[in-house]
Amino acid sequence: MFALEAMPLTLLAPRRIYREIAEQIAAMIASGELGPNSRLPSERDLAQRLGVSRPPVREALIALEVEGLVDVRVGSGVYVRQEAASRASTRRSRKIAEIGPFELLAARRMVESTIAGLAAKNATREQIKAIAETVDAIRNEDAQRYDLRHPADRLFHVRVAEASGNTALVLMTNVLWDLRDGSLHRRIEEHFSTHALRDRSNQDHEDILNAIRKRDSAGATNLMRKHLLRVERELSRVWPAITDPARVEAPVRAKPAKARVRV
Amino acid sequence: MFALEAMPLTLLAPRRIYREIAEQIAAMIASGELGPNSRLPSERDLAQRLGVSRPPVREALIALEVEGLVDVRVGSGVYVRQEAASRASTRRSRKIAEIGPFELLAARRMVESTIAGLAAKNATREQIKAIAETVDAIRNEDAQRYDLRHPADRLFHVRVAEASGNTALVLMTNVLWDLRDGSLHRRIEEHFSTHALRDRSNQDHEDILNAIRKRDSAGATNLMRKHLLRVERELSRVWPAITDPARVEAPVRAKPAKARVRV
DNA sequence: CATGGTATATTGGTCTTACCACTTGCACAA
DNA sequence: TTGTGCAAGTGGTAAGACCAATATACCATG
Repeated sequence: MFALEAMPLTLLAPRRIYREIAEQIAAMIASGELGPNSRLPSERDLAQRLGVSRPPVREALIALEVEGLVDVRVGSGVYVRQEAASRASTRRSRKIAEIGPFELLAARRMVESTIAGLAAKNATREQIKAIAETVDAIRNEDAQRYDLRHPADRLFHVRVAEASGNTALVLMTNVLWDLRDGSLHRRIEEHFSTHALRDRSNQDHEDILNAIRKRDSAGATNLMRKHLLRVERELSRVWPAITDPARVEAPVRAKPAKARVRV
Repeated sequence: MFALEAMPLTLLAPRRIYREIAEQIAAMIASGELGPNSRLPSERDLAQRLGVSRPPVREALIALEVEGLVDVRVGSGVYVRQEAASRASTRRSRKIAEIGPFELLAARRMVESTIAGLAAKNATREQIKAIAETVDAIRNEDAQRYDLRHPADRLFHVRVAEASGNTALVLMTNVLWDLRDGSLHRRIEEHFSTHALRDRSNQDHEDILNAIRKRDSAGATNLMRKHLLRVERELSRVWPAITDPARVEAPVRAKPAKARVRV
């Protein structure tokens, strides 16, 4: 018998044809079978060859279109986008489940500390005010209902990035925070919400805000780094099983990209 | 009469219903009208209310599903994902057209230089070899056919990120390079491919590779920064109209996020 | 009363057929 | 040779039907 917790159950999702089709086509693009600018067979053809009807094929193509892999031209056909092959690489590395919490925190520390320093240089009055708003929001929140997934937490970091004045850095911050939505990350953070940590974190936020107010770029950088280091330490204390502190900077070996280059 | 070049034509794309529907729903999610975990009306309802048939509605929902905004549960309904509201923010900041080339280069300089330093610490032999492969690929390429959008250029930077050992940083690099696909960026780079710059860039790549080989973290960081600074300078030389060199660090004011926080 | 099976309405998934609007290429006419 | 216009092919949408999974209430059983 298994203990309830340990029972090796894997939740099964009903197969959806459009995903399978999209996977197949994406694989062909990644492998180079479908080169840039090449035209896919017509929807009717694909449907017939795959043994399905048109709607699932259309849905697959729309999914690929949203991911930026193909370009649908009405009346003409569906074409592989120029950069599709390299984007397939992005598609792979986005597999959220494979990005661990420590990797994520390390990446955030490196990226967001730089951003904070830039924000101290470039923040406008309005932007500083917007940041302060998020600090107050957490401070005044009912302590009972609070958890670490408070929207204002993310918003603080996003607004700091906005204060850097660089839209690409805002995007970086948003993408990093999107990674936190993986089921693994969420389960971890359930065991990771303490009042002490909350207060400490928001104190960090306030310190960073003050450094930005004083135009203290180096200070903002360091405070952001310390803030995230504290979170990393706290997390490794609560969840030490998998973590090896020495590897926090570089926890997991990434697999080499599979794309080939003519050499 | 207009000269052909100056004629104020705006290329029109055929309206596609599924996009409009997706936009509407995404807006409602972003504004909070559709809270987390709330259930959308059934496809049949939506179709009727919007005055369209089911297929476009389904396509819109699939688009939102791919973007991670909603969760489709077969037999039950379509639900707004927990983190959908904040992801809508990512959706906005991804509007490629609004991210300028100088912003992008500045962001890459800050992020990728840090990554290069980490790669010098953590790269495995195989990873170093994989990086060297991309350098050779460009060096041996037929000079005529070369342009700055060579796949190996991106691959070099991606593999450096992989050598950092942090998957999240690989993702960052990929996302940054995906931004280069915007039509604006592509048009710029058409006027931006010179042999001198190509050779110089690949020389930079080789220098960075050597620094990584020597485990010279600070050196790799600096070389990557200089590499991208050179590109920025070159670009501002070729396309000085819009650029103000003093603002390279912080070129454009980002608009504040629209999400509201209770204060 | 608690448990587990069952019937049914609802929902998303897929199929089929048809028609429309647009693009493309080619034949044909000027 | 040049330009016009037609026709085939393509993606976009509509309508209706059926299938499969879900949710709920109800019922049989212990």
